[in-house]
Amino acid sequence: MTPTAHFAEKLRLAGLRPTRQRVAIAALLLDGRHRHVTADSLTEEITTAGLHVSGGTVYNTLNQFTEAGLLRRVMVHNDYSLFDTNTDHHHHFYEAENDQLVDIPHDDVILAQLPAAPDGHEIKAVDVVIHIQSKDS
Amino acid sequence: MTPTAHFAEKLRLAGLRPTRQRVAIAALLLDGRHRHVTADSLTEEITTAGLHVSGGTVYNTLNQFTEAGLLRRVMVHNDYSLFDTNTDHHHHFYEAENDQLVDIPHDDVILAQLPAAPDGHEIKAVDVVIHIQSKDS
DNA sequence: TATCTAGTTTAAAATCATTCTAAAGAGCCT
DNA sequence: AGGCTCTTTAGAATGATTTTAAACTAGATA
Repeated sequence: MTPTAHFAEKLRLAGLRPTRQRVAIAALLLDGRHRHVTADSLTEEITTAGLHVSGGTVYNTLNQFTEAGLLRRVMVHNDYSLFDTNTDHHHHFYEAENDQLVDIPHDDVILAQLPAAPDGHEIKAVDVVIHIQSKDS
Repeated sequence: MTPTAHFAEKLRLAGLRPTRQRVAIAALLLDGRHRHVTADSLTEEITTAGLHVSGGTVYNTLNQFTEAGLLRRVMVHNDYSLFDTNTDHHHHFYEAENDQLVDIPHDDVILAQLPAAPDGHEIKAVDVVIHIQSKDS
């Protein structure tokens, strides 16, 4: 199977029509490498790859991939959106000073007790963000 | 001590000059009631109280209060900033569908194990956000 | 393979929360 | 009261994200 066919299939399984742009972005983001991207950094990658995708489509694709569970949105500030190519259950360190995000393996955090969800609701996800700072600041 | 003097003193202790606007906002937000506000909802409250504070000052004040530890910023989405008048250590339920935020008492979450902060760093805060959804959606 | 249609992409304009600006105003110290 | 610095103000500017309307394309059908 060609790489393109592989990602096209992945998109189909996620319920997304495999357009040229989506396949190109999937090839960049969904190859198994774990990293954090923004609309801006992704656009840069696309350009570096010698391709072009309009700004609107970059945003749309990021949102659609997230909705489809191919990406995960990380919430640590509200200056711009951050996406994680690692959709496994895991947590994050966040250093505000350098806007630095670092993954924490799932098993390194043990939640011994959680409250029950409010009536009529169920828990969808538990996000733990550990805010850190340099010791000398 | 008059209410105004009380809040003026509170601001002074926090290192903020007690201006008319800051005292007015402190009287609205720092009276001990625990709730979540936005720049918009606060502006509404100010108007309802028969006062007027410019938009820029509302934003500045919210940021300064947060910096001073009088408020806490809650990160659950990046549409606009949310502030919590409860600065005690506690966590949150968040229902995206209705943009609903609910406090979780500190003791209802037990973190039995946390990873060590990366070299040269120390932990400043641990935020737990439990994303929930209606059972029938 | 030619055709059709709904879903997509595009560049550009629009939106909207937030920040910045420069001038007017107000704490607060002497 | 005088003066100096910090604040507030209205309005402009910023910047990420969304929307728009027209051009395009994936995929189904004949």
